[in-house]
Amino acid sequence: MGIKRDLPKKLNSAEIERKFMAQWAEECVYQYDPTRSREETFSIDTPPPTVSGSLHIGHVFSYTHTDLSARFQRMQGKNIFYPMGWDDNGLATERRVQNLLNIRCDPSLSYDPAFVPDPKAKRPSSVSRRNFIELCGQVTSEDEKVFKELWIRLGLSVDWEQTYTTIDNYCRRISQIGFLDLMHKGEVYSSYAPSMWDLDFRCAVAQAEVEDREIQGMQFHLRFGLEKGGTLPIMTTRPELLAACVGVVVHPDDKRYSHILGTKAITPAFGAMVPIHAHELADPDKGTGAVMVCTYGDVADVEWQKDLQLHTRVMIGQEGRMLPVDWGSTDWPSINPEKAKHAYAQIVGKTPKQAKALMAEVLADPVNAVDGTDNAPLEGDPIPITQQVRFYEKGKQPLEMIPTRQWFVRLLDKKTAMIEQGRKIDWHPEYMRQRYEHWVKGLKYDWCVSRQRYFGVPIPVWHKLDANGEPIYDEPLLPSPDQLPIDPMTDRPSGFHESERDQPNGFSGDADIFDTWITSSLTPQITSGFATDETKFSRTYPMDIRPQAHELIRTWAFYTIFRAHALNDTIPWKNVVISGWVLDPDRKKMSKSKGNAVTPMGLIEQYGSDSMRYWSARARLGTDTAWDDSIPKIGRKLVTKIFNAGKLIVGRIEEAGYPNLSLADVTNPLDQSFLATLGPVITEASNSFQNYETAAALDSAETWFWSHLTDNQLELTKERAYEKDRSAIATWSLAMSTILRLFAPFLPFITDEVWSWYWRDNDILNQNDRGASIHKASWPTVEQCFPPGAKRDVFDLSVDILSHIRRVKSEQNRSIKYQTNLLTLHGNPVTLIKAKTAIGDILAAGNVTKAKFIENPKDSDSHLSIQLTDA
RNA sequence: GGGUGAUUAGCUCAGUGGUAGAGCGCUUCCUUGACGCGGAAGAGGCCGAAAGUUCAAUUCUUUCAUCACCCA
Repeated sequence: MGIKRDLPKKLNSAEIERKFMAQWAEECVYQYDPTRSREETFSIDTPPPTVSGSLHIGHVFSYTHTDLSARFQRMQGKNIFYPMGWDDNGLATERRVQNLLNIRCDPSLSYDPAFVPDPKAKRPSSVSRRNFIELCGQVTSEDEKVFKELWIRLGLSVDWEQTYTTIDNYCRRISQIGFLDLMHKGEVYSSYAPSMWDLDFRCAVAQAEVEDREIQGMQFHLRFGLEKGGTLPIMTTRPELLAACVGVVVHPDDKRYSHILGTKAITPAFGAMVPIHAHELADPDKGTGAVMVCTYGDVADVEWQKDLQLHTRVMIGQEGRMLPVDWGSTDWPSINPEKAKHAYAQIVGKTPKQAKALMAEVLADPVNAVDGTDNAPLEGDPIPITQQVRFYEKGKQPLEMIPTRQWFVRLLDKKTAMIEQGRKIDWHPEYMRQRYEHWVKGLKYDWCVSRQRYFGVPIPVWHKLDANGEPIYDEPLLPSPDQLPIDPMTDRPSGFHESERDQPNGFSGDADIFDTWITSSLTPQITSGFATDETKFSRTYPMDIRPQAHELIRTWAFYTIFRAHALNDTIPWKNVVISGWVLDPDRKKMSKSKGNAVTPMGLIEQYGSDSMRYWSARARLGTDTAWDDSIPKIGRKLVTKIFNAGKLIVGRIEEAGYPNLSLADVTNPLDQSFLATLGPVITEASNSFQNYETAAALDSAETWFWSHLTDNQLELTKERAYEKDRSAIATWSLAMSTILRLFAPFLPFITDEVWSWYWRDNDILNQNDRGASIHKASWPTVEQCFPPGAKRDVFDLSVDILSHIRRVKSEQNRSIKYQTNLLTLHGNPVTLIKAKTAIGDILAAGNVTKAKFIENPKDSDSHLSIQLTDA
């Protein structure tokens, strides 16, 4: 019958946090039980954080939201499957490792087992692909520790037996199995086609990774020639692509140009004869209405080239430099090859940006005119404009459309199915579903899944080579499932010998790796044991919730829904719970580069984990929240108050020494009436939690705790409690046991601490909960703490009278302790009877000596006239 | 340009078809037998604008304005 004596004078949050971090791990409080059925299990598709990214308070925020639901469901008796993964592969890690260790990957080098990075060297060291991957692995495993430390300190009730990293062998295997499944179903193809290409990373990107940015550009007014003579005005922002011009397009209804349709235009400087076509996509109101088509400037160029069967003249290489070309040859025709060569010599080998400036000079020279005049092909000065340009989200220069060979997964034929799948899932908040559908409807490309990078899951494919050593792309060689995971650059296909690698008639490994979303879109399958543990899979999948932030709807949520549909013909989870972002106090997006990002560990030290969780819990689902330290301060006040109320209550229980108190001991009418106010709070908190409205659940518990328990009931019945009144003490114990449970998901540390002082060994609400952490205890029910037939009227009346006494004393600038002589109550007999049942407590709490009751039968039930006098 | 959300007390935000709530801040007061990281009392808002539905609108509908985000 453990009751803690000598309770600490002051609250020390950090000490309590350290104690329970260790104790929960030791007692396996959060362990998943693999023997329990699907119905009894609540499974969570936890976001694997990018460990190479920096920790910020957004992490605290969204991961706490998940933990709140996990803890509520656990107390509801559910078996919680709450895994944690680390997202370590991909470009973010590569960049971090390159900068941190001062290295660059050069796949042509061979492995050096003795390599040691030198972060301070003047120039980055070049390392082999294998060295590079090893070093990425080392750095990420260090990064993971920092994240894990924060999660534990924050009190996330993760089962740390259930962890994975997106680059580990297990994930590589699932990822490759998933891809081969798509391949066998005919959902994968490779093609050589213009695709979005980032020049800095020298890598293809997918639509989901692209963002539009507004940039300052220049519009150039060019004078093209016409084969029949005359000038064709063309406006362009990209004169550097003029050499790649393969046609001119105008709108079919544009009367200005109808007479030249079907004839040819001549490009200035290069003298290429290009056809003039009509096409709906040409906007007559933009520029001069006539557009030059270059291969490839943007998506419209790709479309025009295809629709109008134009030539292709590719001038930007994968390195982002202007390729050498042969003017006067069949592919690069010119009416004046010498002049073209001279002009092109200015820009060959340059970047697009350099080439733009150089072409402006070339075109300002009248010698390059092709319209039979002596006017410079560049008419006037370029006009500054703002334009929307597409960037890779992590990139620094605009994307180019460059023809490369890439792997694609078919998406465009599945839009309807994807929307249907999305409608089988409950979205919280509901309106986020529209973001999803909007994205699906707007898809324009299949999913480009190959990346020309190193640290990721290899594409498990080899290519046969023909007699000339050229890959035969139509006949990929695939591994069998039991071989997985493989790296085609070091493993070989069955039927081939290693000596045949990269030899004519031999084979070659596909050098690319997957888009990280190929792996991340399988997190439900990865954690639930798909293809490896059928029993676990059947007991955890489809999962109950996917928590995530709203910016990932178009990537993580979308791809995951797609993969579950393709792979398992199911939805991946029943609920998507969307968190907003944390903004800085000026409501700007936090970012490291802006210097307004706030790191979490210092705040936890300052306010305590529970208070930071309180701040997170107060946010509305899906809504961005500005960081405001007044909220964790309120949380800290609440934590302190729970600590102090706990001390008062446990102190009185200990003093009274009654064993085995129960609801039946609550016999006093005021106590019964007070407990009647608790039922609606339990109901409201439960309902709110079921709907993932944690803020509302917290609010109802918090309001009751302050306004009913501490401000009033404890004050009204303190005197009786000091006199060891059994009913008063049983009521306090019941109230505290219940409210600690309601707070437990939000404030796991302080609630378990106070719980351990008494209820852990002596709980009054449910004896089955004795002997363990509050986080293994049951969620309270109304019946457990509701005295049969109780009504809240006596309590409400008592609070009204006490408030009046407080108001009068306050107006007289007197302490509540000031002893007043007489309290006079006028009311109807029914009301007065209620008041009489609690009058002893009221007088004691209000420091009034005696009460007088005057019956006014005409008064309504609710009316009570109160007077306080010294006489 | 398309979409979504927001607009309520000085600030941050709840909320409801029946003429408004919390916390912080502010004012006044109270000292500590749980708590000064405390307690009590109080001031403070024609609930963004206009129109409509209704006996009744801050709450429902429409339009507009401003802000934020997502997508082109």
